[in-house]
Amino acid sequence: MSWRDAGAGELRVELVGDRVTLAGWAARRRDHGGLIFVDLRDHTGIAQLVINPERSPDAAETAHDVRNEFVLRATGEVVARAADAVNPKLPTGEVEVQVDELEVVSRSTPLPFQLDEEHVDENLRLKYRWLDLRRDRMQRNLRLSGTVVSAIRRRMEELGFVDLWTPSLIKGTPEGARDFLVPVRLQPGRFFALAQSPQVYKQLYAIGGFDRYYQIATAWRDEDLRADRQFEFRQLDVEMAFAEREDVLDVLEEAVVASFEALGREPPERPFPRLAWRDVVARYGTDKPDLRFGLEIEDVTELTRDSAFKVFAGAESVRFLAVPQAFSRAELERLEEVASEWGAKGLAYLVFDETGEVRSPIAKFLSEEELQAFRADPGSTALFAADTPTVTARVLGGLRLHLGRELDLADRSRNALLWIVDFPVFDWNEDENRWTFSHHPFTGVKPGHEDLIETDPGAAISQAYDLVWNGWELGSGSIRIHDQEVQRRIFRALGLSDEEAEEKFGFLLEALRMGAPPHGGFALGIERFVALMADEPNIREIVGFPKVASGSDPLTGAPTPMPDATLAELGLQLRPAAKSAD
RNA sequence: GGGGGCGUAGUUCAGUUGGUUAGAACGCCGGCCUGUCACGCCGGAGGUCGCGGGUUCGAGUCCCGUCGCUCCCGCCA
Repeated sequence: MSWRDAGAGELRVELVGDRVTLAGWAARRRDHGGLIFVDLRDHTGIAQLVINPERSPDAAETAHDVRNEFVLRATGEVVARAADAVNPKLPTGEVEVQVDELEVVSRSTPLPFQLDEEHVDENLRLKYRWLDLRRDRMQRNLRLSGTVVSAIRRRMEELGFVDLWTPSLIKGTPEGARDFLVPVRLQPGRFFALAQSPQVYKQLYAIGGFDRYYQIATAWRDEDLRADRQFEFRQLDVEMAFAEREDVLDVLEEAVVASFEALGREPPERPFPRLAWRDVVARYGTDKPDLRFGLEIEDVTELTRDSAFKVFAGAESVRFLAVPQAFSRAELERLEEVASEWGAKGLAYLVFDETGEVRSPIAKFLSEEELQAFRADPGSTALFAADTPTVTARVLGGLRLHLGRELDLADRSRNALLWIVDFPVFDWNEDENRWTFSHHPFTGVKPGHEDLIETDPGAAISQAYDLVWNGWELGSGSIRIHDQEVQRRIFRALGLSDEEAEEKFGFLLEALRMGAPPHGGFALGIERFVALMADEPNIREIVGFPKVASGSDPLTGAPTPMPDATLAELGLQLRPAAKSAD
């Protein structure tokens, strides 16, 4: 005999007269002394059980002891409710089950939080995640996640991609994100790293003749956690041989569109816009702009070169945001704080009030020509940053994001998906006074830009690209270097000697010498993608058992210390003795 | 590593200018109740105000420290 023959939420008038067995959780009990009502819940919904002592005295006795979250199994007849007893709030509200047999399958202690309570502390939810998972929100999010992953897999396979596995235990590299290290008993004192990405292996698959590889791969990074970052996460990992940039972007757009379709949603229009990195940073102050609102940054460096306002005249870059609101003094002070958080030394402004009059401590220094250029719409404010180009972009980008949220500028009905292309190959690292890679060291150089690697590294454009959705970086990829000589030159430019490059990546350089086809790929963060699909602000809401910001798991208490004997076997130093002697 | 926010019954919260025995709702326990659906009614239990120190006649409230959680910056090829 099966545990149940219908979902609680599936009961409809068509089933009236049928005898059914339901099993699920007691969401609520309403005990009238004689008659007892129990709301029985499973993931399909809620059905009302009616237990009448005249119909079944045994069931009534059992029902008296039922408490929230007891697991019940009930058998009875589906009946239509009287017209005045219909509950329009429930999809099953026109019917109910007159119970003949009621069984308590499993009891529950009183709960640490009520499942129908909306604002429960997240740490408590995570500690008792098995309860939290029973709630609508988690059921909806995790099922949506499953639907998206399955739609992506289906479309990738339709497109001829082969699902291939790559190792999790790999060679550690000090570059990039911090590795999670795994000690090895057979080789005490030595470590594997958990893969930050299948990057090198998927390139080797391409070199090995698999021209269409994909995987929903887990990646590990030992960096601080955030709303959009966990220690471990999944990515749709793709690599294609004999492919150009547009081939890769096309496949990713297919996967994204398939996800929208699987959820019955209107997919974003293809092709997604391609915007050049340099333009995006100039207009939005970030390489992951939220394009659901405008508020673009404007550059007036040329105009203010000879300004009587010394701060403008002396700055390498002068940019401003024209905000459609005349801010008060208090609001401007708050904005100045935000600007300083992003690295501004101050915040110059011009407030144009409703009558068109200018309110600003710097207006008296500005020429008529300058004031005209700053677009004096009545009821608006121009916010200025004057500094290096990097700082003015960052400050105004930060202010733009802040104002977008504060003034609720984003059009929520829009899905702003876009590609950022033409990234630079290198970033200048101020602290270490050297060039670092802006994507990763295997990223291809734009054809014709190879010689810039040595002559003008900062001007070299790469073949990297990012996918951005509503201000979230969903993932990135590139056409790779398939010429070992170019790869060597890149390593040199990064300050890696040939010997060091050989030691760290010799296997890859050697592979590139033995018939490497041109290839490229992409990695799309599954959790970020699903969180956006589910309209959740935090990827923990779409992960079954996430870690919290401090890096621990509230459910199990991990990470935990290990016994000294275990550590010794791994060739690890014993933990320092507790400081009780101090 | 740095900055902001939060911490009071099981839960979600309130708590005045520092002032009697720290409250409410939900949950929990006992009782009544045959058409409720956030059922209702009567009664009850439940608190190291995160922890430590200080100021004060008196601290949930003010000050210092500390711990936990969280958001952001750094970091995340």
